[in-house]
Amino acid sequence: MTIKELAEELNMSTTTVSRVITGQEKKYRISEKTAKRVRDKIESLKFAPNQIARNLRWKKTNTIGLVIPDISNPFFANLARAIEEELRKRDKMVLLCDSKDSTSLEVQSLDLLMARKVDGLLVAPVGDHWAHLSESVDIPMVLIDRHFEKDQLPFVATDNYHGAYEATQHLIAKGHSRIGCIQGLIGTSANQDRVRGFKSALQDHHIEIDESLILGNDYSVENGYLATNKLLGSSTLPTAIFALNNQIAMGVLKALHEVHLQVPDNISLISFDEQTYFELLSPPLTAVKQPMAAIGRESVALLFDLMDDREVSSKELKPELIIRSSVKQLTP
Amino acid sequence: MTIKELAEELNMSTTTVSRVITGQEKKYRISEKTAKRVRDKIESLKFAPNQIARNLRWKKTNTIGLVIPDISNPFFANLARAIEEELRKRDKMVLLCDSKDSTSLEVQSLDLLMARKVDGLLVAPVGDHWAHLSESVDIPMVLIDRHFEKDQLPFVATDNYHGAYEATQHLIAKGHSRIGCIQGLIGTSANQDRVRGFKSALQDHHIEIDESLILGNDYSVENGYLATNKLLGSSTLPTAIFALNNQIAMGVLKALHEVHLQVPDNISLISFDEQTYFELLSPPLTAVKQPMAAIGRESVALLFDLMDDREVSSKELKPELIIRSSVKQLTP
DNA sequence: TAGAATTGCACAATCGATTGTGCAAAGAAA
DNA sequence: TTTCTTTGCACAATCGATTGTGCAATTCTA
Repeated sequence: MTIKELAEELNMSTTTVSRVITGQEKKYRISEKTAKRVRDKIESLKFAPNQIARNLRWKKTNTIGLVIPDISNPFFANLARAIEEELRKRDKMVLLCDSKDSTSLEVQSLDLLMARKVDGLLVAPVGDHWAHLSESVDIPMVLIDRHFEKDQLPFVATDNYHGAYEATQHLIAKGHSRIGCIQGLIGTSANQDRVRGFKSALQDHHIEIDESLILGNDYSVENGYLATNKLLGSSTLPTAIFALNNQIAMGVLKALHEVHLQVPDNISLISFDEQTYFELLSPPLTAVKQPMAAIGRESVALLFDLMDDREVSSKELKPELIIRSSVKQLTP
Repeated sequence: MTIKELAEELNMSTTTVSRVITGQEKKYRISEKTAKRVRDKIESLKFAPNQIARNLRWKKTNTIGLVIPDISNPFFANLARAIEEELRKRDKMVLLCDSKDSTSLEVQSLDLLMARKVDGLLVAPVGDHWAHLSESVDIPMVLIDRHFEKDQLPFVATDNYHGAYEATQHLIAKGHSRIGCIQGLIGTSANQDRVRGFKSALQDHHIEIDESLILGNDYSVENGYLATNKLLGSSTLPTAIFALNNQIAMGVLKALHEVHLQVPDNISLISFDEQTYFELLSPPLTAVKQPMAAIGRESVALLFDLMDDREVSSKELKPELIIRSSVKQLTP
């Protein structure tokens, strides 16, 4: 069913029908009688105008491209949910691309989305490469979770520095000073900021930084597992481990289980990223909770500012430390 | 940049340019020299044809609508990942809608997707209502996870009956006969089949079915929590609980933790749905693992059969019982 | 009642591609 | 040289909407 067929059935021009559909009947002096006839017909035939044709005519698709490194990672799944919800409120739909942690897939995704004329892009970049982001993207884009100092690309992220700082401070307050830090992808802003927060907290409490306790190179279970094993093999065991994301925390737990080390009795653990199941673990895990809903809301808001040519400034949102019982109070 | 501008720069017609782009140069006898000039120009200008215009002309968008009840549920997140991967292989993109477990949002999503002329739909229906699915959807659609007997809508799902049967059999083999079963949304095929599998296993082993042990009404953490409390309040405690999905299992664990009941010493637990973190729990949880990748692959394959007017038949895929240590061997 | 103003709607161009068809120019055959 | 093929490309319609403009018919003004 097209607007043309509809117009034929009603014995009027497509122009008139279109103007009623777009609510311009007054502007173009369509009589109320005619307008009602059109509306009734639309109702009874359940007619909906072809969006493709509108998109072409309006040069606007009401579609936003969302590029994410791994939708099966609960962190990104929650993010996607928050974003989808926020966009739907504003009558936009989401074209989803999973870049599978591959820069080439990310590049490809961006090209595909731009060819489809999405109105804007929300991208959680894969890695520490960003040339393609600033060079080939010529539509409004907001980065999520990660950003790049050298560029002026607008972003929304958790305040990773303070999140890590607080978590570390919590460990220190509980008497820990020999803390293993298992990091994610080196070179990404999120990771760098977390490591910086970790180090700053130590320094501010006059604890010497032992670089050999900072290891890992990837936001994966595997990395958490391997790095933990390395830590466990070192001469002086750390009394606590700070896992820089949820997947790493998983790997840590796996490694600890294998050698029957108990949290927190034998070693304390704290994780960046909160997951629902953390409270079901034995013991429930203390974690830095990222404000997912706020990230979704703010990134969409920023994108709209960009699309409407308003001033924008990147945002860092405060995380929250969820204290449970995976950190032991050490007696001096 | 449009094809028209490109043609002007090259001093030829848009027709010629278009035919080179679509690879029809031989069919329409474009000389190799001309074709090369076009290709070089496209290369140097990084030109990509406007997909919206193509979609309109071709009446085909190479886009599939994916409607899911909750993308933040790891089950659906994994499903989405598998589907996205499979569709990308076939040069299709995904328009994602989260129906937030609401039938009205599901209906709205379907309408929006159809107005956008997606080539097909992949839907994990919200509830036990399906009239809108068969009535208002007039494009190829495959149901995932749930289906409706009365309709002939093609679907791909786990063989829930056998999954539940095996899980129950496992419990029985371990000496359990008083088993609590906490179900999800009553009236949905997945739930019905799981309950049927549960009951059949009991019957086949000559264990009387106690309907008071089958409770719950929702695939939520909350439901698992409340139902467990109800079970714990009953006169004769069950020796095991079968949670009919991962969220329910979470609720069960939460409730058990609260009253300091240990799994499996005080009570055994088995869950439908496998989650990565299950192996990190104490004890690691025995679970029925749904073949996510296969579901993604098969549902996409089915959808393509449908789109290409081939014969289709719904599929039920075998799940796998992952035996860990949340089920205690009872001594008679 | 003639002229002006208003009302009500349709014509045709446009968005950016694709494609059936037609028509010169070049080459081959006679 | 003339006629017939073949080669190489462009014209114009089309997909399904939206929209600037124009033009009757009606109503109002004087």
